[in-house]
Amino acid sequence: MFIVFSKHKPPIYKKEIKSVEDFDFADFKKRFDTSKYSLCREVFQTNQESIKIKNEKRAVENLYKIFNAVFSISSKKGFQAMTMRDLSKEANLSMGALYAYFKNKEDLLHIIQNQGRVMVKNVLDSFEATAVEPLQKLRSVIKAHIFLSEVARPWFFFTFMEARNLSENELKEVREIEAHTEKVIVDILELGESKGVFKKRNHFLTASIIKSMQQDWYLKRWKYKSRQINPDEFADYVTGFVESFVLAEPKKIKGVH
Amino acid sequence: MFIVFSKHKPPIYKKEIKSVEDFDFADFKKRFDTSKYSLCREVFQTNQESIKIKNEKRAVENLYKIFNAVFSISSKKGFQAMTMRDLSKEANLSMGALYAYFKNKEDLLHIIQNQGRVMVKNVLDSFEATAVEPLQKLRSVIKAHIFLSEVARPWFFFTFMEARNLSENELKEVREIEAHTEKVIVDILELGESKGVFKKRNHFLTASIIKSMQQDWYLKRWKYKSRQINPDEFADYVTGFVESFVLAEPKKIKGVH
DNA sequence: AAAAAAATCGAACGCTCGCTCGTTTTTTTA
DNA sequence: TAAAAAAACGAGCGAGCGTTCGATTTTTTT
Repeated sequence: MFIVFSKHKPPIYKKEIKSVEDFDFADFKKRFDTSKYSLCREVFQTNQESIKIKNEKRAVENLYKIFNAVFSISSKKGFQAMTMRDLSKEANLSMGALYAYFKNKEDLLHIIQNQGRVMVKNVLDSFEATAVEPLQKLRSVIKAHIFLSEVARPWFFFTFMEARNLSENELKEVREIEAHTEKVIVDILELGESKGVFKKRNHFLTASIIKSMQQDWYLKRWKYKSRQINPDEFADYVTGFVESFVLAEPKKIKGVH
Repeated sequence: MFIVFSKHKPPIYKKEIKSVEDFDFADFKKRFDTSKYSLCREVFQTNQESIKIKNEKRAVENLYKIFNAVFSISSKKGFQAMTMRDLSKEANLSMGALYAYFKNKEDLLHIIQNQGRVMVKNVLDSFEATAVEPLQKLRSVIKAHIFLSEVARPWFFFTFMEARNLSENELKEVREIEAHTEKVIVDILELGESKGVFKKRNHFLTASIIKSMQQDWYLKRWKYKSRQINPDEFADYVTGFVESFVLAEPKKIKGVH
């Protein structure tokens, strides 16, 4: 359920993936530590000075319970409307115990938001670097984003919906990382255009549209689930859609369904 | 700023638009009553029995102040986090005066949500019916949705972000209208496929992707504004993007940039 | 197994919330 | 312009909020 890309220990390639350019959802999960506790362990290590619990195993388990409870409650009513009594009940921890893991309600919000941002940036940057050719780079980034939002969907959903509650400083960071991921796509499109692989387009608009598709996957997940669309199908459809627009030659390309 | 499509009085075509199939943002604004008070007048007429103010002009003006205040505050911190004191200050009305316009805070939310839904359904259905050919139908619906979300952006943003706070019954209505607008697109795509104008595709996924692009326009408006993209440019880009994917022949179509 | 340390508990506190209602101001009526 | 009706006012109410902290339980150490 969770993904981690620690700054303490660099990411571990658990198995060699079939091909650098062409990976599916199963490959993606193999490539990263997707243990449900790994993101919580990250949080524990990052916020060790403010968390009052010494025992790592215990702390990580409770953080997991707390975050899951936060995601569950605030997906229904929003973070602001969630009371600490709601959270205490859902996480099976007393009020006092909760406050051993964060300073206050606002702090809890920031911890989750920050961890979410760090994770997204690290994973996407890593995937952009794997491919060399523009088309493969584009596919890598699109797929990585979709697959990542699949394994860490609650984090993505929460980060998007609760961004409003952030301070001006943190909002700036959110906008920066958004601009960053958009720039990654724009750069790929420009590279492709200069190589004659992609058409001359408004790359900013193309990148925006690509991002909006990826976003839909975690914002309207119930819709895709009810139609039984899996991450691979969706990713292939999106890449096919995008390629029909950006590719210089309209002839069929291998791997496009 | 607001659009109305009254159920009391049918929509008035204020001027003939150039062509039924090919309209731009200016045409769209001419076609509907976009007076900033019109949606508020709708609300007044719909909720006349619960609103304690008799004078229509006065009521409509205050409803406008109230809704604008709600949009302004809750776009920053969310509806739940908005206090009635916040609202009273921003709308320049006392606590007591506010409660002459709605029964309670929850009621205020429902009034806005319901009006937003009615407006969207009426406008989109009307635009789907204007064109005959699949390609023109598709363009009409895409443009109408984008242009509508442009003139009534606060309503769209609010409706999306605060949908979580709705009751199970109302959530069902939200899902129904979402499925409805998606079905409008799917039907067009199927019609086009049967006529040989469009390629054989997964129409559900195509419709979803189209909706996600439209959604991005009002969810991430600041991004497009900072790049000085106007509604016509965006709508043309989206239709071009979609057409490159769905059109049976890859040859250039007039009107696509 | 006793002592020390760590973790958890939940009643209680001060504060702010949504909302009411007797009063005042503004507008309409005659 | 005086009386009546409509609208707006805002201090005050009880409920429920986030947060604290001394007491209690659990775990670790010796």
